[in-house]
Amino acid sequence: MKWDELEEEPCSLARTVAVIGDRWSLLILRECFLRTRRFEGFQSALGITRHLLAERLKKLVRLGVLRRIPYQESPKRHEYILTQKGLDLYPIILSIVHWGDTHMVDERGRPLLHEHKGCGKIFDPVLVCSECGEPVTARGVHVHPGPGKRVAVAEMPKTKARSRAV
Amino acid sequence: MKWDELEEEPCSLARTVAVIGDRWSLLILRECFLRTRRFEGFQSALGITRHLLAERLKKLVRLGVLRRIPYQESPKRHEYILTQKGLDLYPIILSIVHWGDTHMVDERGRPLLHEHKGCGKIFDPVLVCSECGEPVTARGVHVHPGPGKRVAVAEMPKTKARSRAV
DNA sequence: TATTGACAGTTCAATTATAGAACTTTAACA
DNA sequence: TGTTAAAGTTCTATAATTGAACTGTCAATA
Repeated sequence: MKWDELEEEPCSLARTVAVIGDRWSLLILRECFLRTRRFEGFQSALGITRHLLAERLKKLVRLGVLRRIPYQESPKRHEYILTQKGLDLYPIILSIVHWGDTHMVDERGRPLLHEHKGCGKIFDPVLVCSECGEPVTARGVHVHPGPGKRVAVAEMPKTKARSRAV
Repeated sequence: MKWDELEEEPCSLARTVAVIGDRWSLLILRECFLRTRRFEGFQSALGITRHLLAERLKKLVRLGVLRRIPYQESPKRHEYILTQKGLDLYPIILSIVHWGDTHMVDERGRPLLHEHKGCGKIFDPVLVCSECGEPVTARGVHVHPGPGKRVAVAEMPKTKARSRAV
C-alpha cells in the first residue's frame, strides 16, 4: 500500500496515519506545540535532515495542519504555525506523551510535567465519553458500521478484500 | 537519527513514536483492538506484505505491546494478543480515530460509530484533566521540566544540542 | 569593499526500508 | 496422492531516508 492509498481507506485511523504515521511528523508537531515556528528551529531541535524537514513541512502545509506565513520581506522568510486542524491534534499528542510517561520512562522519571492552567494542578490526561463523562476503555466500547463504511465487496478494489475499520 | 536512538530520547513522545511511529504499527494495533489475533488475519485485513508483518509483530512483542501465545500444537501455531501495555494504547487510537472523523471524512461520513457500553450512547472521546475534570486544550496547558528531563549540555551527546521535550 | 554569517532551502550519492512475489514447513483433509 | 491452510522466510526491485555539501538573499562587520 502506498501513502496516498492510505488516505483513501474507509478508516479514520488509516487516514490519520497518512498524516502523522511516519517517523518525523509527530516530532515536528511536538515542536510546533512547543512554539517552534522556523525552519532552523525545527532542524536544530530535532536533528532531522534539512531535506526531509522541507519535505515534511510541505506535506503538513498541503494537508492543512500547518500554515506557512511570511514574517519578513527581503529576504522573504516564512514561518510555520498550527492551523485549527493542527491544534486539534493536541489530544493525540497528549495521549501519546501520557502513554510514554506510563510505559517508557527510565529511572529518572518524566521528562515533562503538564500543568492545567484551569485548575493550576499537574495533571494526567483522561479520555472520557462525551455523553456521560465516564472514562473510556477498550473493553467499554462497541463499534458499529457508520455511513462512511465500505459495505459490500462490489465496492471494493479487485485485489484484496478489506472489511474492517476503526 | 536511528529508530533505537529515538527510544533513548528524554521525551515521552519520541519514545512512543519509536513504538508506533511507522506506517504499519498503528494499523496492526487497530486490528488487535478489533480482535484480530492471527498472522493470516492481519495480513488479509491490512494488505501488508508478509515480510513486514512478521517483522512488526516481532517488534511489538519485543516491546511488550503484544504477547505471542500458542493456540495449538502440531503444527505449532501462535496468536498475538494485547498486553496491558498494549491495551493502554487505546486512548491514542481513539484520539486518532476522532481526529480522522473530524478532519478526514468524505461526503459519506464516518466509517465507524462508537458506542459507550456504560451509557449506551454513540459518543466522541473527550480529553479531560485528571484533577478537575475539565476538557484540556493546547492553550490551556503549561509544561514544566520534570525529573527525567535532560538538563545540561554536559549530559548531551557531543554532536547536537537538543533541549526540549514534550 | 570584501568577508562573514544567518536563514531557508535544494541537490546528489550512499544507505536503509518497503513492496511484491515466490518458496518452505507441518499437518489436516478429500 | 494431491490440495489446502497457517505462519512464516527468502529474494529482487523500488522507494524513502540519511549525510553532506551547495545555493541564494540579505545584514552586519572588518
